[in-house]
Amino acid sequence: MGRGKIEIKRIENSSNRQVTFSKRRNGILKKAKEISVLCDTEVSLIICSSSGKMHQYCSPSTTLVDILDKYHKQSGKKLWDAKHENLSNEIDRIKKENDSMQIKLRHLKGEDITSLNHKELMAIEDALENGHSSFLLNFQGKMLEEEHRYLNFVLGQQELAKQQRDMTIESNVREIDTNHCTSQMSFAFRVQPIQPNLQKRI
Amino acid sequence: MGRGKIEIKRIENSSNRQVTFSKRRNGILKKAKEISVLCDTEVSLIICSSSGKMHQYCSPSTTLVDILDKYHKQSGKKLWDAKHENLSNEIDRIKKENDSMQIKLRHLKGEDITSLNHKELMAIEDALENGHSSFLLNFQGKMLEEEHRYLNFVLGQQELAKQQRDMTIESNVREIDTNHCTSQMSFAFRVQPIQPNLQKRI
DNA sequence: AGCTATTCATAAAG
DNA sequence: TCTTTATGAATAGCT
Repeated sequence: MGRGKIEIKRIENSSNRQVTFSKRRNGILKKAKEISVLCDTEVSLIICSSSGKMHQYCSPSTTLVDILDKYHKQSGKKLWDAKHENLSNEIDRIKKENDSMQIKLRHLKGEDITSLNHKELMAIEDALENGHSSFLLNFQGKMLEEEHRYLNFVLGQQELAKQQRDMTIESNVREIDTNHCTSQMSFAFRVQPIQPNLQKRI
Repeated sequence: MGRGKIEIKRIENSSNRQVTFSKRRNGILKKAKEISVLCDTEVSLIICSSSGKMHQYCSPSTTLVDILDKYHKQSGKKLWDAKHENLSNEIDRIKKENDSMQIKLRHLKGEDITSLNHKELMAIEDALENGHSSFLLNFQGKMLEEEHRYLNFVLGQQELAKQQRDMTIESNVREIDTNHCTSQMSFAFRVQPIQPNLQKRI
């Protein structure tokens, strides 16, 4: 069609190619619109020129995503699914993990155990008891730590008070600050002998 | 082009529409191939017929995914990213849920509790104790049920044995089967008075 | 599914 | 680039 027949192969003359591209691009876009209207079909057309510009037609009443989605379902081909599928798989995996944890939690609450066998029941009982012992142990440790910190603080206060008394008395001595620092730093060591006795308090 | 000009609007006659679709579809696919060859461009064309079939052309030397990817980058528009993003969000949501459950489970195991405050610690202690009581209660119920079933079975066996004895003795009586059935059906009721005593055994 | 009169698209030129 | 124009291609209506 035109002033002569042409062979369908790459047009080597770049400006001719550009002109033909422009004309044919308009032509095909028009055709795409026409078929979508005439035949009530969904059409998606994407054309990338070699210079990098992109031209797109998508029939009204739909979106490119919809068409791609349909295409995807119909053809069963993977499109962007490499990414997509990975995400879906991850979701499935996490959901399973989630469910199993939910079940464990319910079991530890003593719920939903009627369908379990003896071994499973014993496992839960053990878990509850271990959890409790462990909890108490850690709790104890925590309390000890806190008490330790508190005692350190109290001793520190006492030390400070004492030093301030000393300072008032020997206010002419220059190296007070140095003393003060050293004594503060050694609180942790001084308090340690008290620890073993604290265990009885929990 | 054709035996008369046509208006570009939906062809109401369905078979005409189908024929036109078929012809124009071939035409546009041919055009797509031609422009991609002549002008050395990447073209993607997807056509969905109203009957649901799909037809696609994608220039060689590339794939639909590539073109979509390019389109996506060029246009800056979200295509499948909407879905993609939804999936990602869901993953995030589930992961958070997951983490929080993991933490709860660890706490119930008595782990990682050092950073908790007093109130939180008490909550865990309560959960453990409630879980245990609840567990014992349900466990007890389950055991009772099983024992109940077992006793029913034993009584059933006894009843059966007794009846078979009766049957041997009064083998001339015709209505044995009827007796047998009624007595089997009443096992559940007969056994009930025993239940309250079972509670002491757990 | 083929045919053909007709309209359309477009290659080449201006 | 835009317009013109001659020509081949596409296709509407028919069979």
